[in-house]
Amino acid sequence: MFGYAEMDRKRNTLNMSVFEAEYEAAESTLAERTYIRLRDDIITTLLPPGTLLREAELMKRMEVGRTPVREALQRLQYDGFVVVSARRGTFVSKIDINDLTAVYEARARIESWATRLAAERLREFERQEARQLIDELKQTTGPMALEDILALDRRVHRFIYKVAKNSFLFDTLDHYHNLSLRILYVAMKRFPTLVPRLEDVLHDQVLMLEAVCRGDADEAERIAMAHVMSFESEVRKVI
Amino acid sequence: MFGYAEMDRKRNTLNMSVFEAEYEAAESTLAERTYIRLRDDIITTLLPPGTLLREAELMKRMEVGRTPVREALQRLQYDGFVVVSARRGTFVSKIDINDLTAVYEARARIESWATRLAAERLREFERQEARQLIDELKQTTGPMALEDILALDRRVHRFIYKVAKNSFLFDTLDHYHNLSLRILYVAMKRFPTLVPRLEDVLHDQVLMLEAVCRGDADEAERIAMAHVMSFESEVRKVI
DNA sequence: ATCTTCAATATATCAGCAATATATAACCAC
DNA sequence: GTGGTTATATATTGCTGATATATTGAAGAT
Repeated sequence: MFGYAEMDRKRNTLNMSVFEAEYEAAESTLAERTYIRLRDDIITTLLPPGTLLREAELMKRMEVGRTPVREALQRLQYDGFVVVSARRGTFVSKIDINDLTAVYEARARIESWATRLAAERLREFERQEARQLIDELKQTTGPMALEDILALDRRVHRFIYKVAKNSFLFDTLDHYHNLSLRILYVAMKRFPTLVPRLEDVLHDQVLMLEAVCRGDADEAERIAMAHVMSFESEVRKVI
Repeated sequence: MFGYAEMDRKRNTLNMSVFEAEYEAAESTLAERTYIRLRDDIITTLLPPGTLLREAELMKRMEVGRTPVREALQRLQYDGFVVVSARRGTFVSKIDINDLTAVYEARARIESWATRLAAERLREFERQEARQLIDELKQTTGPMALEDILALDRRVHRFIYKVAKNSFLFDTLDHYHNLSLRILYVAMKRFPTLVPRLEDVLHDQVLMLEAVCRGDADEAERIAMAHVMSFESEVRKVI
């Protein structure tokens, strides 16, 4: 039904560096590893929306038993990445224009607020971390690889979530980040010219981090909102 | 280690009406039913923070096999209601003053925004539903039972979440609602005099729903923020 | 007092069976 | 022959009980 050999080839060329800095703990259990692996494959559309995920196939492919596979699939269900239909099958969830609107609307609002909190709550040692991120962002000139763009973007967002100092908000925003990342991948698959534009978007983040550094909450919030929404409008053009 | 007989007695006297209007689908699987049952017991502090939850005990008590119990516990872990320590034990999570601050801070901000959306997006048939809720709220005079207060409160919030017309936001807010509900129960357990004051808080909602009905987004947002924060300050007094 | 060993106890995983939804084929009425 | 209905086969997840493995805390040796 779908070629695993081809998938493995793709995985190797992509090398998955986008996700290598997973904050998730030790990945100690098989179930956890299986979850992260499947989730990343879904986000990057290696497993496109609508794909049928058979427990038996995944067991063979991932070389684990049924329990880890089942627990991974269930967790993906709660995340909204798969839909489990009892005794019918488990499918990668579809995404439509409404999801695009809803996810980015929520994420823009919540994340911009979190950025305001970050500007208000930044401590000295975090300021140094921010400066380092700013330097890295400024050094990125010329065309970048997709995974580098997204890895850097993710690091900046995670930094903001952390500095906002609200662990529940962190989880909420990280989840919305993953949701919007998949939408972005789906859009890029259909329209590869999207990628270069994302580079420009990265430079917004310099301004945002600088605003956070000088404690300018209003400006930081404004830029964060614009940043998320610019992703949304880029995606909307091609969907 | 902990008395199940006593728990069953308490359950009967409470009769659990707070949660009888669960929006969760048919509760078709054993795992789903087990999850909801455990979650409600944790929220209402029938299973207090720190309680050790043994798979084997829960299997006997709930009269289900290992899989439903495990799946329920895992889902509770993702919700933040239990902490699973591999091969050590599963515990109902503790809550401290930081959780109180973080949960209510996030919920107040996100929910007040959702209330703004509700005011902007209310349709005619929903306006009628709102009017009916307002009537019910106005009819509640005199001392009320705890579960009636919370059931009504929950209906109002769910109504707002629904009218905001963003399914991701709905899930996020429903989760925060459950988190703050447990904090409230923990506080009430230590300080039962909290209950009567909650009644007054209910009447804020009449003003909020009326603001939503006339499309006054600013006022609706303001009241929603004050409503959630008033719960927070009542709880903070006793913790 | 400190380190080591070991038994107890808990979850993590596995393999097999049960239940059910779906598709397919057989059948019947017309 | 054709349309519709029912029986049956198949594929898939749901669930169970047994086994594997890791963690912990205490007993015992040093």
